[in-house]
Amino acid sequence: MVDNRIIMHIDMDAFFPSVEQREHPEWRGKPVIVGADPREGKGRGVVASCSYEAREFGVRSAMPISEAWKLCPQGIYVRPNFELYEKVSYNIMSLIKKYSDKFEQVSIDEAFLDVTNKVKDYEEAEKLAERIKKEILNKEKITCSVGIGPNKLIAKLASDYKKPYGTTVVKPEDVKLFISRLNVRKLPGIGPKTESVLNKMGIKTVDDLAKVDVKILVDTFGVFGYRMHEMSLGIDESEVTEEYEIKSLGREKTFEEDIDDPEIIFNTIDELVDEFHEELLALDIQFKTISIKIRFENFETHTRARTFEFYTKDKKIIKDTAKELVQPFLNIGRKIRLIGVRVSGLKLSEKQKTLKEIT
DNA sequence: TCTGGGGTCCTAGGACCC
DNA sequence: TCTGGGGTCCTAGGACCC
Repeated sequence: MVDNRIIMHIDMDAFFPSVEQREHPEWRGKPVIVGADPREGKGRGVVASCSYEAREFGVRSAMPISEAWKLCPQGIYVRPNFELYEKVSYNIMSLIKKYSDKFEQVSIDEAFLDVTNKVKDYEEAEKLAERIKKEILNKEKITCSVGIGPNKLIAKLASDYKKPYGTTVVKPEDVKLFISRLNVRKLPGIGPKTESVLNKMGIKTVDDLAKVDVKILVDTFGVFGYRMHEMSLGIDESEVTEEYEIKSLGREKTFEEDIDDPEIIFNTIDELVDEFHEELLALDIQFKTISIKIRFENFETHTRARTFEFYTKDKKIIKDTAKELVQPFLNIGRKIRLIGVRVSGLKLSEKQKTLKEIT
């Protein structure tokens, strides 16, 4: 088992609202909620992220915006400005990268660093973490929390342990104790559904999980059961690596009100395709599969796909195929909530293969 | 409470090939 | 007469992550 590495996970604190508060000093210290338009409580959509001040009112990420409005009507509600967040993210990632050649960006606001060859022990790693936190705060005015451990799993769980602006160090000898007390829901890949199944099996904490026979987990969850068992013991051999290849690209839209007019559907498909086709060209990507997604007013969701025998980047093929695929769902007396278009089966140009695209 | 938008990965069944 | 087996590709649905 390789637990002689020292891995760091750096996670921005309430990233979107923090950027907004940085740009609007008058919003500092106030509940800022980034997400859909609340429309006086009648809005559709969810909270993307909210400031710590908003969390005091019970507002949480992924909560319906209408519920957030009920809890915190005096909040400052802002539509996400991804271009801005991506710019700030780029600057922060550039700062972090300098500290190790083994760097991996996992999302717009978090990254791993393998600092095994950069520090001699965990004490030095902790000092390095403080340096990185201060540099990000000084240069970009954003706070982050850091977790340090012998692998990516422990580092990630540790960065989440003390927030905001916390640092949590979990040495190899402390891994068992640290992880065993956590709720299973904290483990990556265990969401609400899996948690509920585990709870029904009498498994609530990681310690409970560690005591279950792997066979039972594999029988219940397939290969993921095996991974669950490994995680329960704090094992994660995966490397910190920047290698990444984009697998699909698309857009989707939820209508402000459910509709049944095919004309609106077709126009929306055109708009969605126009948007991401630009990206496709900029990235020099070809595709051979086109899929559509449609969601009815009762949230019932369907997908349809078609794969060609050739790769192309043709915009008209996407639009025509998407409209054909969507046709059977129209004029059947059902209202539509969402429509989406996506391309996959990608062929990337050589230069693109090593570049990481994070949205 | 009434569920965004960008993605990834997994599963299961069917087609097809050798 | 009672139905091979392995591999790959495709489709559709679903869970999950940030």
